[in-house]
Amino acid sequence: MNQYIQPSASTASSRIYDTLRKDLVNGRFAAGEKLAINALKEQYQVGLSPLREALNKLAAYGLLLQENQRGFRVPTLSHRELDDIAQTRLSLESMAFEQAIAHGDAAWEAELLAAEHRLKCADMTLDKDDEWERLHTQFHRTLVAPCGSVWLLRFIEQLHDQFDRYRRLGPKMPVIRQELDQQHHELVELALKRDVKAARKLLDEHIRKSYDVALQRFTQHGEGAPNQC
Amino acid sequence: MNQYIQPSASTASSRIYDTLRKDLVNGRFAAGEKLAINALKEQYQVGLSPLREALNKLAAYGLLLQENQRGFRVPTLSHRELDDIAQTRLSLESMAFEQAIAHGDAAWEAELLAAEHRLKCADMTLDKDDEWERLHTQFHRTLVAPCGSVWLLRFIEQLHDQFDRYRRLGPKMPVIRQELDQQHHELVELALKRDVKAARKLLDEHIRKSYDVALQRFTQHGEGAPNQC
DNA sequence: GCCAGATAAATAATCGATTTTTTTAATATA
DNA sequence: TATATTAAAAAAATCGATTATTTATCTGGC
Repeated sequence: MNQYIQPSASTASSRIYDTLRKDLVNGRFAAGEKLAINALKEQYQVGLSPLREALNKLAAYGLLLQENQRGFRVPTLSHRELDDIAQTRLSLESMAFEQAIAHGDAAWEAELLAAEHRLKCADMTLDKDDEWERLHTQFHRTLVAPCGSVWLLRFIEQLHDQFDRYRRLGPKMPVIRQELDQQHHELVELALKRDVKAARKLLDEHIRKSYDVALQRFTQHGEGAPNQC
Repeated sequence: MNQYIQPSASTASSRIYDTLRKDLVNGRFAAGEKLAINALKEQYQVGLSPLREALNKLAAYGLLLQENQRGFRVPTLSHRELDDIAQTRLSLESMAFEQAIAHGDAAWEAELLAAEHRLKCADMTLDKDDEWERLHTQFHRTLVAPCGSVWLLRFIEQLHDQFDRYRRLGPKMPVIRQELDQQHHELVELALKRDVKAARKLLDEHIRKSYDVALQRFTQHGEGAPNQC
């Protein structure tokens, strides 16, 4: 009777996967930390089997490291890896954006404007940070969505998660957020104008600026608390 | 006492993962096929828990599709997806090769020559196809190894597996293999000469030629048997 | 004959307990 | 004191059985 088809009726395994993925990206666990499976079982109130299945998936996805017979640990953070992630993200996202501008139709243009607007609105209400992050991710996803390559999109999503492990380390900075928001707006404008060259250049700048923020947070992070655990 | 440290002492889960990954890439299962977990359990003589953990990892890796409450299935093959895989592979591998040529040292040069030689030798002994495939993968891995990006390497490996699902569909063709082998040799030469532009161009051609082979096999595949199962 | 709903069989997901391996602690030895 | 050996504890991996969900089959009403 329900006219809405559930895309994939959730299971305990898929739920804990989603939760852990979010928590890992948000730095809920300390970098390098060994995960105590029994503790997780208690904390998240979930059985061992679905938990282990989720951990296995997260390891394959790159948000955990798995070592046979000695469980799972959170990957460490490093300047070098941040550079790698940012550089690779730059290459792939820039490539995808170019294709998206070439292929995106009117529906895409509408989606872009909507995504940008939603993000801007969320920015005003400062209290809902989670929501802003969600919309921010969604905005960047929309930018490259019609690039035509399922695999490119998949990799970009993965890199975003990795990047955000660094970017979300510190406290929120409204000033920088405003600058980035301005760029979001300009990115949409250039995309609508189909100005590939300028759009790529701006996306490049945008990612570099985000990189600066992420690097700063990572650098300061070591001196402060080990993690917000 | 043992002077060789085991990199990660195998578990039932990791073993069945490796086996299934290989079998999936080799087309042991029909595209689109629904996996009967109980049957797999018997076939591979493995428990349910390690099996499910492996399937979860393979789904996260992209060699299986997971739908909640209805298990796992082998992704279908399509012309469109092959195009995507080949194109993305071209972009990423070309990028990585350029970086590898820029950063690769003398040890890399030696490894390249060794990998090429091993592959050529395996080519003579026609019976050991598995071994050739292993060395071929290894050769391409070596080509891009010193590119400096862990993530790029990871994605390239993933794309290779996806590409090989198509390339390994049909019977082996010694004639084309010889052509590709010739290109392997030239790729090494150009890499040693640090001729970035020519090297990229040749890698481009190489992947395109492989793509032609893969496409041909995919096209013929539908008309023949459903799969070598 | 064909469809809706109920029932049965098959399959997926999960639980609880057991086995195996690693890590920690304790003890003995040089 | 440092190192090696053994024993105990903890943790990871796996098993066997149970529960929940889907898929296939059957039945009666139209």
